[in-house]
Formats: sequence, C-alpha cells, structure tokens
Amino acid sequence: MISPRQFFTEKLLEWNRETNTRNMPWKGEKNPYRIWLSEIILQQTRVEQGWPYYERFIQHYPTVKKLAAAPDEEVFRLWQGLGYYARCKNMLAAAREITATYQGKFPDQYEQIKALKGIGSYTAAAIASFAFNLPYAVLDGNVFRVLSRYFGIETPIDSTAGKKQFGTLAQELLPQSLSAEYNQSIMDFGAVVCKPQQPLCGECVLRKKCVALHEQLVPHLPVKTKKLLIKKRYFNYLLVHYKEDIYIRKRTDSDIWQNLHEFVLIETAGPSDITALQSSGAIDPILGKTPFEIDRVSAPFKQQLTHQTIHSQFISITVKKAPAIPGYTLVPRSSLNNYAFPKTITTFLESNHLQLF
DNA sequence: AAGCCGGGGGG
DNA sequence: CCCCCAGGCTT
Repeated sequence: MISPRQFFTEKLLEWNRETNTRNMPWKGEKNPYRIWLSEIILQQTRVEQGWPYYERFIQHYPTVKKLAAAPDEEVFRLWQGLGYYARCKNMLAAAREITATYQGKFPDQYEQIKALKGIGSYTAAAIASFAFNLPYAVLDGNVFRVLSRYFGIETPIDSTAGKKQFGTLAQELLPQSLSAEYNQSIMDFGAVVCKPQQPLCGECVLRKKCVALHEQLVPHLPVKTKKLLIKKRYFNYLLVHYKEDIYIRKRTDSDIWQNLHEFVLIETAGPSDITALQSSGAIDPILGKTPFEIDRVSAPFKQQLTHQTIHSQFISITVKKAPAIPGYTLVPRSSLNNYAFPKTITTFLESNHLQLF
C-alpha cells in the first residue's frame, strides 16, 4: 500500500509532466539572475501582473551588473505601479552586493543567497532549487494551501507553529534529486487546480487521498487567524505651480510609498477642502504669507491598500513668488515623468493630461 | 509575535 | 465588500 506522502509526490510530478500547461517566461530558466528577478517581482504579486514588469527589467538590465549600475530613480520608475516598493530598494541593494562581493556572479549557496537583501526563506529556496537544483523546498501561499488541504492540517499558516510545521513537512516531501521540478509542480498545482476559490477537486489527481476533500474541509483550509484593520486616511495634495515648475518631494518617513514622490501633502483626519485647510491654518506653514490663486480642485480619488483606504484630493494653485517649502523642491513640470509616483498620483496625472506617460 | 508594506483581480 | 497573490522586513 502506497503511503499518502509517496502518493502525493508521485501524482504531483506526474500531473506536472502530463497535464500542466502553465506557461511563464522564466519557467525552466537556469540563469540565477533572471530567476531572482522574477521571484522578487512575484512576491505577493500575481504572475499576470508581474509578467510585463519582468520583461521590461530584463530588457533594460540583461545582467545583474547592469542593474547594479543603474540610477536609483530610473529603477524605481520602472518599478512604478507594482507596489511594495521596499522590494525595489532591496533588489538594488542585492544587485550591488552581488556585483561588489561576488564580482557579478550570483552566489550558489543557500546561506549566501538568503543573506541578500529582500531574499527570505521562500525566495532563497526558489533560487537554490531552480538555478542550482539544491534540495530546498519552497513554502509559499500555494504550498501552504495544497499541503493544508491534502493532509488536513488545521494549524494556522500565519502562526509561528504553522510555519514550522508546514516547513518541515514540505522539506520532508521534497524529492532531493528533483527539487526544481517538484517545487515548480506544487506551485503550479496550487495555482491551477488547488486554487483558493473554487478549486478543481472533481479533476484533481490527489482526490483519492485528500483529507480536506473527504472531510469537507476544503473551503475552510488553509486556516488563517489574523484579520487586518483598515484605516481611512485623507490626503490633500497641493499642486503648487510656479511658472513652469511644481513642488515635489520624495517620501522618506516610515510610512507607505517610501522612495516614491508626491506633491505638497496636507493630511487631515477627515474629508477637507481648500477653505477648511486655510481657516484651520494648515496652509500657513507651507506657503507662509505667499499669495496664491486657486486654479481648480479635482474630484476625490480613492485607493485601496492592504491596511489603508486613501482618499485623495488634488488642489491646483499658482504662486507668483516661489516660497521655500520645507522638504520640497521645485522641478519643471516637464520632468515629472523622470520620477516614480504612487498609483493614485499617476492616475490623477493621466486623468488630467498633465503629463504624458 | 504582530504589524506593515501596494496594487490588481475575482467572487 | 471580502480575500488572495511565487513574502520579507521592522518593531
């Protein structure tokens, strides 16, 4: 009698060889730089969303040395719209580390790989297995889901105990000599068959021994405990125009959108308008006594982030003298496309044809 | 251990 | 409206 574990591994590999038709540009890739790039881009990101970014990065930076030598702003600009911008910062740091310490040759040992910025246990295992066929099992959202259902494991995957339990199990299941193929198989299987919603249990090659299916636990697995609280925030953006220039700054606070740019921001506790901003004294610290003219006020914009709902309004004003606004710099409006902005700002810019993108 | 970091797609 | 996505870092 074949064990559930052996059944699992064999059926998964068989499914991959005979049925799996999922196609990605980096699939079967052996170049560690390309694998790494794809893995960074795909962290918490759908394949369909990351795909065009991957193509663009490979076009611009065919080698890790090229990426390491690129100006920060150019790289952030290329990353614009993808989200989780710390990934971009860490990616640049890692590229420069690889260039400086390893002479541009990607490290081929797990510990060295994992020590690079932005590379955690998942990404290290992915690179180690795909590029170097080292025996490290990947543990991502797909693997958590497939394992929790097939083995009927109800330990929360967002707990320390869960991560340890699933990590150990995943490593035990890994066929040592087939790590690349197996890792690819289980992730594709999770994405194509054992999906979060409406999984294809009717045609699943594991159904005979799937605990969740037999115990009708499929919709309840995997278990997650933490629920997130969503805050509302209100951003009033002043587009302060002086001749052909406009004020912007780079966001550096420990907050969202680090390393991206923005216009003059006045954050308020609730919805506001230019009159309220003036009478509350919020304008004074920014413009001082500089007279200004209100050109127009945008419709409200809304953007949903993981932990926050951002309500934005853009107020366009003109000054005849250029005040010194602390933290902000005056740049030509025509140069805005050299800077990376958060989605809500690019959406605004595009909607107003203020900028060609 | 818990919280935070984007944006998009689907139910 | 909710959840999830080839997760990792900070506190």
